[in-house]
Amino acid sequence: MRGGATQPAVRATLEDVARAAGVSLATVDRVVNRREGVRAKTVARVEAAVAKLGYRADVAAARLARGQSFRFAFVLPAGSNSFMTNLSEQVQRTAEWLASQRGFIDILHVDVFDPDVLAGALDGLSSVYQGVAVVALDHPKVRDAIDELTARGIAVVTLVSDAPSSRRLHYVGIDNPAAGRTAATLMGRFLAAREGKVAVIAGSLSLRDHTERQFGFHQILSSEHPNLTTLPVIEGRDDSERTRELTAALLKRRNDLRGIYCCGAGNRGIAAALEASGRARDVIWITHELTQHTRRFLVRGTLDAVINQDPGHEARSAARVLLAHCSGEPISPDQERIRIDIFLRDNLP
Amino acid sequence: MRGGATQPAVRATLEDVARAAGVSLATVDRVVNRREGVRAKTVARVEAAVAKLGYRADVAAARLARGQSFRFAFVLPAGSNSFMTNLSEQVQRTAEWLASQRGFIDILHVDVFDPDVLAGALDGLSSVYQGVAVVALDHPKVRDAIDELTARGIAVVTLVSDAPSSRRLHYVGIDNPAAGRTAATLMGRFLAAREGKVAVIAGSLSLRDHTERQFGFHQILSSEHPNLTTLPVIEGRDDSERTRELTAALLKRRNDLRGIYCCGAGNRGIAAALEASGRARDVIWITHELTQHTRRFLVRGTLDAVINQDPGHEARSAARVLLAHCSGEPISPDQERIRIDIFLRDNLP
DNA sequence: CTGTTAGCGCGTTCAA
DNA sequence: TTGAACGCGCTAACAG
Repeated sequence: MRGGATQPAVRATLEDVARAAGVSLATVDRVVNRREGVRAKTVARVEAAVAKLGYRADVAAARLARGQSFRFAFVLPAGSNSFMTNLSEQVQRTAEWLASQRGFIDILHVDVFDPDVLAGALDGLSSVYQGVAVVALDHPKVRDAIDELTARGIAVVTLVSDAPSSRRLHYVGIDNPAAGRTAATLMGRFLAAREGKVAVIAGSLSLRDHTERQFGFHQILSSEHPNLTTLPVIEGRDDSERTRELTAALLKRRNDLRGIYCCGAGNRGIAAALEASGRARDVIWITHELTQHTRRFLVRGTLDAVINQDPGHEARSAARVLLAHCSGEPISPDQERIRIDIFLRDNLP
Repeated sequence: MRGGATQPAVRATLEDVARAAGVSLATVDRVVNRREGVRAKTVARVEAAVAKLGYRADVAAARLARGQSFRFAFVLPAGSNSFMTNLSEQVQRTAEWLASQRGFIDILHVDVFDPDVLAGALDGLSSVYQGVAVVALDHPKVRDAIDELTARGIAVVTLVSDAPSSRRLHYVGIDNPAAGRTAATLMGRFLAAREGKVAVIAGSLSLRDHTERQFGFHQILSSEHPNLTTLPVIEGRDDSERTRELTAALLKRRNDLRGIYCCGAGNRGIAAALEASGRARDVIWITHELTQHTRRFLVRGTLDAVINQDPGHEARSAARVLLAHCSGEPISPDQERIRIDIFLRDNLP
């Protein structure tokens, strides 16, 4: 048995360092927090003591003493699909966690699909907020609103949907082209050598994430699975009924349809159409976001794979990034990278 | 725009509640922490004030006042494979995070594959530890050692590898049969209708997790993909060179080999044998754990899919569970469930 | 049964 | 350039 580095049972305090260095609390504090007004010689003495005792600041006590607290706004879509409802719940849970770190979250529900409304909401945001997380829209007005917030000194992170050309601090969400490529690889491999058509259903091609997914999907499918060709993209507007009709028509029209990739919402419509057609087990269907619905379709065998982003991770990551930024702490990007999850019936959480 | 529930900018303190209820700090403290010795009527008054002000305790300040700190031991395998090295690093990072919560982690490296050594290490653990996380072995001696720790009042969580019959508090790791089923589904679908043999390579069948994975794999493959039959399990002892030899022999012997499922380590050996045989792109290879090596094989196309458990999540989850248990806080099991990740070349993090 | 008081580790005046 | 002293929100010992 090899013992690891045993840490001291209880951490050294500022006072321990002060005693070891033969100076006062305040002096150690100045050195530790890199403030002016200490002789170089004293600095050296204190730093030596810090190193010797392995002193590490107690951030909780520091925040307590500073009386520091944070207030963030989360701007989320109003009355939307299952994924967004989940996201909302996860933000709520994150808020409870954050409260124990002296951080407070207000949730604002707005129609994020209307650039004017979204930009207006951002413009109207009070300056009590030190940070904002927003499900963005890649539109000039929204970009300007984000830049304006940034100019006012409010940190902005985009959540799930990015506005890359804006001056947001950080994007919390998946790499959408990569998600599309992942879907394509699964589609191509599940269909193996079979020949035929693959349909792509998006909510709207004016949504950046849908376009990016579709782009990644096409890229891999055309280059690596030439036996499969994609049909023109169908826009279901994330509406189940409309998507059902379009899918039903498609199934009727094309006997050579082998697969469906849905890069938006409206999954209940696809399931209904597939099951009504009797080709549910034959046509490979891959979609995004694990919800109560897609989980059911997966278990039932109608749906073959789900590409997922974890709304809980996303909510917590957004909060952590804002908190770290406001406390002047560094953020480690690879720690905050949102994974592209793949769920089959067998690895459902 | 619909506004969400706006929280007060700054939280109510114990003192605010005391003032509102017309009692002293100590009384509020007693009520809030459910201690004895307060008249029912007073309790009610205080609780009303708590509710009215939306009071929530500042856990950081509480811990500070309590002078409470925690000390945990993490017992990990000595000098082992890439996955275990990653796990070790992640435990180290978790230790740094925990230090800011007044928690301290000592890492002990022992030969966890020898039940006597592992049990001895657990038996010898000092009582300064309030909790232990251990990569366990499902063996009577180890189980007894865990039960003994539990009897001494030390909380034990098993990490990555469980000892289900013991009295451990919690298991932090993936559902291994489900992981095996996931691998089988991928194998079956990637091979589609092709007929042939699939090899299963385990480290050792006396390792519970390897057996469970292999069980899940067989279960799905035999029931859902009758075109594929599995060969007798090969035990590579998680050793690359031995695994390479066995794999090379297998490839030479069987022209009808279509897939390899490796439910243990030794991946470098499999890659070498596959690439030397010239059948790397033809034989579907699925394995466990994303490491620097498996990542490379995936990108190169030799490896087709990786079933992964995130060592960072596992390390943090173990720490959170121990911390919560020692602070008397509840743990939410679904929050702590470790996901079965699937990685293809396209969704590598 | 209830209130008073002295810290926990740190940041921040204000004095020296 | 340095130090002493107070307070952040809470707990715990002691007093009433």
